[in-house]
Amino acid sequence: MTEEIKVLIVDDHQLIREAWTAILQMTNRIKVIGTAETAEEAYEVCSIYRPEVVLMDINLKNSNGFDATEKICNSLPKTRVIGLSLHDDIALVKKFLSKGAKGYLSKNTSREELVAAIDAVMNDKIYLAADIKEKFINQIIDTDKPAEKELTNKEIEIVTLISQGFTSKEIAEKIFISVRTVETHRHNILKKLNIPNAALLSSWAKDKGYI
Amino acid sequence: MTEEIKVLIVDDHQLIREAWTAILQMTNRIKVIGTAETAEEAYEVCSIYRPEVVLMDINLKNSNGFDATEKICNSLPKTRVIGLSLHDDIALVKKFLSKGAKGYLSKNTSREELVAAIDAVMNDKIYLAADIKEKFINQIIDTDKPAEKELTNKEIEIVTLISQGFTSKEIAEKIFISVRTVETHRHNILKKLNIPNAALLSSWAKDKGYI
DNA sequence: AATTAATTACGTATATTTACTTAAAATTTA
DNA sequence: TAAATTTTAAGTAAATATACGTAATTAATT
Repeated sequence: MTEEIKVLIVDDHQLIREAWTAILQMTNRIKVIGTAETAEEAYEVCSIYRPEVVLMDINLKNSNGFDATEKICNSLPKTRVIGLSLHDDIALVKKFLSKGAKGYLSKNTSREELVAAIDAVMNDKIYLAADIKEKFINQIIDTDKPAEKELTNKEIEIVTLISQGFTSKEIAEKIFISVRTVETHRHNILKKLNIPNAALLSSWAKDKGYI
Repeated sequence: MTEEIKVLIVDDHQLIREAWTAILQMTNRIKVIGTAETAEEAYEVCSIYRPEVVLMDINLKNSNGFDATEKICNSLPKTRVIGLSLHDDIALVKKFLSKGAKGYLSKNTSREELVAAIDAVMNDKIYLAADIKEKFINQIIDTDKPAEKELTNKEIEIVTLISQGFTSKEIAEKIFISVRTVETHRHNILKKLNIPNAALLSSWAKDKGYI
């Protein structure tokens, strides 16, 4: 008999951690060696127990799934991280994969697909959920629709602050740049995304998981 | 041996439906008789298979968990609906219970608590998750902090439209009232909630599940 | 070294939001 | 029916946001 695949589950909701564990344990080739609530905890558990696969929720409340993924993939290259998120935004997926993740699943995937993803990354393949793959392809095909313009780091920083209710003046003071510069960024952001105002921008940022 | 408790699971994510099912099946007193993706589907399944307990995610994308709960509780009073949500906002919980729900759980609850909740409602008790109970109590104790002022229906309607990026003028045209009235509502909303602007209001509304 | 992209910043003009007050009409509740 | 609440609306002012154009400096990339 082959060795069991050691999996770590990272999510900030207890019920979800238990649920993921339950459905993975149904496959007896897979062994859930533990769970973690935060990105930091995930990294610590990884460095001690060396799981082969990490199932990581991107939308962690008090910590950053991206940074943790990067850290794990860099220092423990044998660990395959699979992202799991409610947000199926392509830009987010790309960012996550660029951090070294080996797979990405939406919460529309089935149990079978979850197991298939684990098997795939164990064979050193990249696994993307069917619906996300489709989005990637659509983006390539739709040459009419210009690829959704991506925000720069500074722009993302400012979007976050706008969504938190700070005015341009407050943002300027906070990050030590001119009010006029903040206004320029603000204008460029709205233009890039074709969004009319800060209120909708705020909703957009929430949907995309930027905040 | 006693009869199995028949449970219906309602959530718009396949992986979550399978996961809930898996952890409930671990208790052999409980039988998951089916799952539903939308509120409408939930009602239909209820009227045919008459589950004793319905586990309903409040944040359904394309349908309204509140309306479905009301409909189920009114026409099938023997069915106990338990709400399950990432949002642990008291106002939402109250609203949900007022529709006839018998329980409310946050996603921080454990598997044991989930089973305990089902047992409780089967004995015609109301079950609230520990952390939500605590919030209720805190709200009563904190007489200094005035209870978070609740928005009226019109105000909620306008918050939703603001969050969707409509200007006061556009909202006025859309719902056939004066621009000045919309501005009044806008001002009252921000004052009630002590929120400085539409951008943060938008984030707030998302968090509270109003949109 | 040269090109491109990102960040910085200002000018000018208009539109919209936010603050605070007052108050009548409609609706709900006691 | 009386009282309270909600919805409606307007006046006045200041603050902020949005629209576009221009452009220098810095950082990244080829």
